[in-house]
Amino acid sequence: MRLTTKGRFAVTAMIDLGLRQSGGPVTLAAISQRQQISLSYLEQLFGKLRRNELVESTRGPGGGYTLARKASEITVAEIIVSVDEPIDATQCGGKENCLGEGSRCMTHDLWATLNQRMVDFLTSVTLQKLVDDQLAKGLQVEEAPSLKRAISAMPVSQPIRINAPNSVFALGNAFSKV
Amino acid sequence: MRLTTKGRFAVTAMIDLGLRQSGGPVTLAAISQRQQISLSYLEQLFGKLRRNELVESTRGPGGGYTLARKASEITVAEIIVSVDEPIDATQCGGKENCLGEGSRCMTHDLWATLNQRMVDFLTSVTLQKLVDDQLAKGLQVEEAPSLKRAISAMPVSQPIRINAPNSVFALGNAFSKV
DNA sequence: TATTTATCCGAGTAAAACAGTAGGACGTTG
DNA sequence: CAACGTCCTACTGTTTTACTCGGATAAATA
Repeated sequence: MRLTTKGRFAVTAMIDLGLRQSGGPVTLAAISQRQQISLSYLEQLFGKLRRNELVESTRGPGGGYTLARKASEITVAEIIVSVDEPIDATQCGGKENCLGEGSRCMTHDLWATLNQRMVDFLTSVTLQKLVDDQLAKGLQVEEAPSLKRAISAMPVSQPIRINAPNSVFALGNAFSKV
Repeated sequence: MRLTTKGRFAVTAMIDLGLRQSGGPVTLAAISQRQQISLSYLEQLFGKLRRNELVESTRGPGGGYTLARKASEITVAEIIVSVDEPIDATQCGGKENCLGEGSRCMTHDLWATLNQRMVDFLTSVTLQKLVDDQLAKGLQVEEAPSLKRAISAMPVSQPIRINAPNSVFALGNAFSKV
């Protein structure tokens, strides 16, 4: 169980998805802007999340990602293991840094136990809980219109610059330096 | 709290020290051979352990390291923090990856809690416990004579090759590739 | 005092992991 | 068919990790 910003980003993005998927598939472009995570990087992460069957994708216009299961049935441990390929904290398994042949290295049990504690804790936290925490903190899930509706509701005097992707729902200086 | 092989090496070396310090200061060269950790690397680690007042050093012949406190008063958490400078698992503290100014990032509490659990666990494990575990496993702490006594007890027909440092207490192919 | 022992210290370095980019292919919708 | 949005591979710059090297300093012994 490795803990890097990759895992943090994945959990953050999944919370964002959990908060907004009621309105249909959520695009990575939208998550990218709200959470200040680069689109390409999100694509990598969601590729892994999809292959681990935590999310489902819909391609084409109006597409995006939805949770593959109820948020209450997705644990933080699953999300992290999906993106940070599972490397346990012991990293010996009898191979390296061990004294004898039959004998485990001196700290094997220590790291194995620590690893199990971490997994237990992260398994006990569901995505639903994190989503609820955000709602409890008074987070405003703004009515996120689909691009289709956004376009039809847009005044004609304010043209959409299609080839400037990050300008449509701009939230300040996105991508300045994540 | 970062978990790398550096922290594992430090804990392993401290167990070795705890097992043998009853016979006086233990040299890093001896630990290096028993635990298959390079001497230079051990010097770095013990420099930090000393500055964090977990061990004390004696220079010169017959010197080496001893524990600065009783093994029962040294925790694994202290050892790890000493060598892997303390970086908490949250790594945001309101700085990065946070949405608003006043609001914490969405996963802050999650990582802070996980970090605390890890610290709690590693604080609950003392060096004495790990030493006892090794003794319980039937580890043989061979009577490790000081170099001085070793020399005077050595038969004259078996000269000591002083400039071949790893040959005196050789335990096989040390330093093959750690 | 010279030699040996051993800690002390800083700089340097190869390799891996991390974090992110780039560029395009593929499927869907209107 | 054009726009959208996922999908996929490969590449790149930076940081961290896990060391090594060369020497300085201090203590004990001959």
